[in-house]
Amino acid sequence: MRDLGIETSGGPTTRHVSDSIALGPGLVLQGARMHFRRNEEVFGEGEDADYVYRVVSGAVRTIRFSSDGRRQILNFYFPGDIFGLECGKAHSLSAEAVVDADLALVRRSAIDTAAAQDASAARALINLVQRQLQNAQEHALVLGRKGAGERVAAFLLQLADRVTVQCEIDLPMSRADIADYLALTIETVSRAFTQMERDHTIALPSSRHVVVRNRCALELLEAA
Amino acid sequence: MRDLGIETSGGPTTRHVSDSIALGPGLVLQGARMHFRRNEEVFGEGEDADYVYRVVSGAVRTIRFSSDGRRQILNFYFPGDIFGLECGKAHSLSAEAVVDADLALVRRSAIDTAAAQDASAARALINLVQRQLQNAQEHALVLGRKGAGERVAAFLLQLADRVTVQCEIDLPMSRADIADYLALTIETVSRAFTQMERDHTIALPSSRHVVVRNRCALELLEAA
DNA sequence: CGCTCGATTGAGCCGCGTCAAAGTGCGTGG
DNA sequence: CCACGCACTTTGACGCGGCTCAATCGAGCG
Repeated sequence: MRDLGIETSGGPTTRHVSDSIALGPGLVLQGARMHFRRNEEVFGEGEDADYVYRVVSGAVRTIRFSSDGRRQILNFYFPGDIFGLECGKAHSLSAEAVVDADLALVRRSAIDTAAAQDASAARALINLVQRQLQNAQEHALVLGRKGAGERVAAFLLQLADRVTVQCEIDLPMSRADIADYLALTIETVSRAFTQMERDHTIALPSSRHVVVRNRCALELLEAA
Repeated sequence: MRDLGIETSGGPTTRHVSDSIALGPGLVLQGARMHFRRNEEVFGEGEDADYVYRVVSGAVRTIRFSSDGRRQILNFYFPGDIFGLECGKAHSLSAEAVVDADLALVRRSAIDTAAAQDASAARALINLVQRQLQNAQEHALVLGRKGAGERVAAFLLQLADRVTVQCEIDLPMSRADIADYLALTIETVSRAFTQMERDHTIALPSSRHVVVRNRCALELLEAA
């Protein structure tokens, strides 16, 4: 990751605006804010996990690479989401900005001391990690037990619940990102979208803009 | 789950031997010990998550069912492992004994108060959940990015590191369990074993007993 | 206008699932 | 002690879903 204490001479992407991360009700930590460009790395696998991040705007993906070099996207993070909490000293995965993104960040040491002093902070931290765990398990279920169409349907429903007004979804990520998240190929993802459009389940005004026409059909498709 | 305060008239499987769970260095909580028979349910999805468990002997699997009814095994737990920590009030998955198993258990409320009073306990709890998270992410990577042979190889290596003397593995679980863990079918798992035997990578004195003949070949196979 | 990158579409192939049939080990009861 | 039955495993034949390879399309941009 880029040094935090040093203003990079290359550009105005780094700003040291004071910002905060809410760990739980009543617990807010001070931190800095930084801007990342599309596809810029936030931190890399193996680097020291010195910071925890909250998405202010934009979107972030976390990645791990398989031993044969293929990448698996583990999760997408949207405004309000927190990521970067890890158990070891080093990150076990890397994170990149999907699109231009503003992130608020606080030192991990600050979080640790807060958790040590305030029981409710510790509680909030545990809940945070536990929710991520549940998330990862749900994802494993999808990867293990669902076909291509069902995976894409599940993905769209997940986004519809998190990002938008239930009906119009602006995809910040490319087909390649979706494919690497769902463990499919871009071609298969594309075909799934086309098929849903044919069935009038969704509309695709543009490739990054999805309109959910028939949510029930999507939910039916997800169950499959 | 069976009531803890009531001796089931059916059999001698429940014993209220006092036992303990070590959450971290220097923090040990008192609890009871219980015995579960092969395939017996420890707790079910949706039930109240009132206890946390540590495997004393035997093995446990955690399960989730896909909407179409197919099961996905999320993890296996062996002696020393802790499971049952969840974020909500209710369990989001179920747990069953793979073989006859002794479990130590403590009330969740006891853990919560311990974490609230002792910072190092809270720290240990967070680490525990974070390790599980890393585990689940690794599993997602395997399900998403590896073929049948690679999955089985990864599974065997994982067991070799955890359960045995690096060379002889006693499988407590059936082919069906392995298949549901790796998101394959029993036939495919069986074929993978047979293939490894043909390649002299492993030996199979019996279907539940694996001898690793060539660990390097296994590691090579895992990477694929 | 043409270049480039991402998305779509099509044809063919391959790995794994499905279905079916033996084969094996173990406990139970005669 | 042997015979039987049952649950689990192995093996084979076949089909299908998703991957591969390749061509085309479309949008943003210089």
